Amino acid sequence: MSVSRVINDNPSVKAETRARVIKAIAKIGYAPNDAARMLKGRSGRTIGLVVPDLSDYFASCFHAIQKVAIQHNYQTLVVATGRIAAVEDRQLESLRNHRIAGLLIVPSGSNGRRLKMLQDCGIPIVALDRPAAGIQADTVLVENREGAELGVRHLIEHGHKKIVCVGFDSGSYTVRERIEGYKQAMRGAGLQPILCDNVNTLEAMQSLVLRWSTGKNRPTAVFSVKRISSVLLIQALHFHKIRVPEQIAVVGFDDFELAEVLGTPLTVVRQSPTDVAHTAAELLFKKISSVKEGRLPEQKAAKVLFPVELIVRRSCGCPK
Amino acid sequence: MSVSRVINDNPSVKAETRARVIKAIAKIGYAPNDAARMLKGRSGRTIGLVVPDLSDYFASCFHAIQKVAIQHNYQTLVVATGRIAAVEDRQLESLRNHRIAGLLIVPSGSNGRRLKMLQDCGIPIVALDRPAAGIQADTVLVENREGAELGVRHLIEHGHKKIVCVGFDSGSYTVRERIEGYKQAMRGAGLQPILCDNVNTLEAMQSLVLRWSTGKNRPTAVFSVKRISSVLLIQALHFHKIRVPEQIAVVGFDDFELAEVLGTPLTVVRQSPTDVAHTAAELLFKKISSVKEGRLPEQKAAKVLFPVELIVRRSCGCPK
DNA sequence: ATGAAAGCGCTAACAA
DNA sequence: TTGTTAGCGCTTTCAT
Repeated sequence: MSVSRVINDNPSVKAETRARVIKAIAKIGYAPNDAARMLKGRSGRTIGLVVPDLSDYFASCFHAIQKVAIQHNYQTLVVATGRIAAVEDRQLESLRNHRIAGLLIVPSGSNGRRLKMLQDCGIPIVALDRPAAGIQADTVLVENREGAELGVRHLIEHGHKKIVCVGFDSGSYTVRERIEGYKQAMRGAGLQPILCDNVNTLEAMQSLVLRWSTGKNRPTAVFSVKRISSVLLIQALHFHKIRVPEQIAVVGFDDFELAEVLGTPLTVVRQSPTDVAHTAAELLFKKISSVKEGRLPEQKAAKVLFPVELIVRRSCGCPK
Repeated sequence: MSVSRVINDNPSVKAETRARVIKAIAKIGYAPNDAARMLKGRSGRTIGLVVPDLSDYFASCFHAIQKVAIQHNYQTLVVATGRIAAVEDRQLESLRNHRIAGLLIVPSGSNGRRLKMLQDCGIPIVALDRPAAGIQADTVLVENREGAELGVRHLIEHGHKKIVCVGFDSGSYTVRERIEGYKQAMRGAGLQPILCDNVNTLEAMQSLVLRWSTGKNRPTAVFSVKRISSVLLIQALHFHKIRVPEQIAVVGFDDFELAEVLGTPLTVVRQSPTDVAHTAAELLFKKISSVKEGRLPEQKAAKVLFPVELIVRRSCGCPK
């Protein structure tokens, strides 16, 4: 049967026939078999999204991406790697079998060989939030360094000299960049960077804070490199009854829903995950249609860099 | 070629041949085409997950589900409906084409016809968080009513008489159930329920709170039906400088990461999304393997109900 | 233990 | 405008 023509909106089919077909479809509840269509060469209507996890930031990304995908009539296959390179590798392999039409990825440190293979299969890839090692692909990032510098400089302008940077999971690109930004700001002001790296648990954070509060020579301000570390920091400060910003001022990278409602509303460097994700998705679909129409992929990979902004609340010491 | 045999672990292949094949596969980077395999009848190695959104609660669900899926060597196709029945319908239709092996769904109000069609295609379905209308399927829920009752009774035990229930999006099953629980608790104590329904924006919440603080006859306690309403409520109370629990006591349904670190730590009724999701996923894979082995589906749909617990912090007025 | 043939549901190209 | 043919890459069955 040339039901196919109706399904694919082929104009050369008589109105009456089309109507009959449509009725029949509705009647028997027919649905085309995607597997067969894509076996026949039509790239499937699914894109892959690989993220470290779906907490907060990446959930926002997902929503922005799915919105674009739905507009293009695509579905989204999500993979959370838990930041484990081995998992990422395995999942990328599965995605390769899946013959997805394109891939959005927040790389969490696998070596890029698998990515390269996907790309060699002709699957367009766009990296977001972090650059992808081992391949050349479009990349959408935010100004991590500049943002961190911005936040730390704000603390410096408040007159702070001993400003600690608390890190978390410094294996990640974004954290490393932000730490660089912190160092730049400190050096730029002739101050000594004090880095507390890899404070990954509440316990670690609490003992760190305890050390500050008992030791002499305590820091007067803290810059936290990401949402989680901000949350842990706030919990720990709260636990040890240290007042913010009176005893210690705080600025964090990444805004979050409740930052405004905390005991002391948190001053943050805000980025826009939806902008990043939306742009990455658009870029991907542009590439996908390029591929479909048989155009050669453009040689130069696009790099998009989004700005960040400082949201001043109370934790930095500003009057409000 | 009988590469197939190697890939599918068919025992009848000489060790030496197998070795050669494996080497060849590695060399040319061969990957089996899932589309072709599933065209041939093998059900695909993808399950669908349909949720209203991926905020917080459902993100936890996703992680729990993906964990189970990966164990079974499946991938997860996520669809967020934004609580729009039309979107849910369209996406379910797409999932049907996708020939997914099973479906986990948090139904957001579509009429169930599409679900029925999927089920009629032989696709196992498990509903979680809310029951699915229009079909008979395994369902995993939490004790919404009982939980709300528990929370409200706690406020009553503190001596409160005027306890408002602030709702959000009362179209949703969980909210309706919790409101029922609230009413039950109030009536059980001979108190008059005061329901503020569908307070869906910060502005609405703020004007509500303003009314309380200016009017006579103000409530002395509030029960919030879900995380978002708790957050809005806290923001609004904060905005109007109303002290918790001195001027008004608060208990909310659903725990969240920062509940403990708020100006006043929030007393909540906690449920476990991971338990719910994990159980639902296990149930689904049990059904999937039933189907694969050609066993008849069991007649009776399973209903699993998870308990909730009251996490006492300070917002209810407990000394702590 | 391995090869050959058929067919899953679809669509692109051609024939009527 | 419609029907026919072939083949996408795999697995199942049967033959070697």
